[in-house]
Amino acid sequence: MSDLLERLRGRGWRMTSQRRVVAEVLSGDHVHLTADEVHARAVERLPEISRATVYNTLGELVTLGEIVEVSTEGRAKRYDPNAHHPHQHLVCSGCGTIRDVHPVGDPLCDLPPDQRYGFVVSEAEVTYRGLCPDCA
Amino acid sequence: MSDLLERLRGRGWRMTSQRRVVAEVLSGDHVHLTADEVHARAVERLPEISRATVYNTLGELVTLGEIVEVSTEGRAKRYDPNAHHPHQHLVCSGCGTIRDVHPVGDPLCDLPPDQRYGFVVSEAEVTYRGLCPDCA
DNA sequence: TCCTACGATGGACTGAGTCCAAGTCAAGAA
DNA sequence: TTCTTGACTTGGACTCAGTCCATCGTAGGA
Repeated sequence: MSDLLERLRGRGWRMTSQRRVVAEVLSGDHVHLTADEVHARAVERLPEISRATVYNTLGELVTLGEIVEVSTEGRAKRYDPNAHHPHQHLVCSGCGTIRDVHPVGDPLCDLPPDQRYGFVVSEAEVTYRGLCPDCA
Repeated sequence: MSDLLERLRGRGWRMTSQRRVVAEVLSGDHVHLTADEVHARAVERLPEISRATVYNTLGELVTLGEIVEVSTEGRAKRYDPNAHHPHQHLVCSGCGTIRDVHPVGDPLCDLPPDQRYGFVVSEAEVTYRGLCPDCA
């Protein structure tokens, strides 16, 4: 994720301590935090950071394609930094745990032309649901 | 959808005018209304019906498996009465139109055992995205 | 070092959804 | 038919996630 900071600088981003902290919080695999969770972790490193800044930064990162929004069961959106490696999600119906998974094949191919209703279909998002080992 | 009322009565539901109206609003194919839209349409038929009742009734219908929640881009959940015929959704990234679609094959089969991390996977929800004929 | 436009702040605001105490009424009993 | 009662409805207050905006601060170029 440290190369993220490089990429952002390359895109003309002014590098502030707030943006650095948000980018640091969003590092690692299988990280799927809500905006408030990102804020809570950011506050540990930079106590003055505001919620609005976290929302702004997350929104900008989504626009740049550096992270993706994951809409799950709960009310709050989650943010997935693993945007450069296409993947799907496996969600536990019990505790809400999310794992990144890589199914075989391309789900787009499963939608026959007569089921496309004239749409230009560009993307298929798959959410697998079940129970994790702890909840099962 | 009128047999829905029968099924609900069979389950011991007290049949009130409010519940009847909510069930009537949620009839037909390709209906994907938000709670507020359901409320707006219900008010046309029963001006005194409250938002709380609409939320309660929708929640109960979801619990009974008579309708399903569809979480889309927007903030508000949508409700899909087509719960007894398994299907997936095709969403227009432009205008938000939703169509029910029936892909071939079972997406559950595309998730190999080594990608299940010990989960008992029971369900796969696929959202296809693209542009509808009007937006393309 | 100075400037300034970009970014941060925090408080008010919105929209979706939940909660709750009080009132209403569907449907079974008499 | 009327009575009874507990399930259902109501509306207003509340919560939670997210947005907006006027003002202040500062990164980084001159």
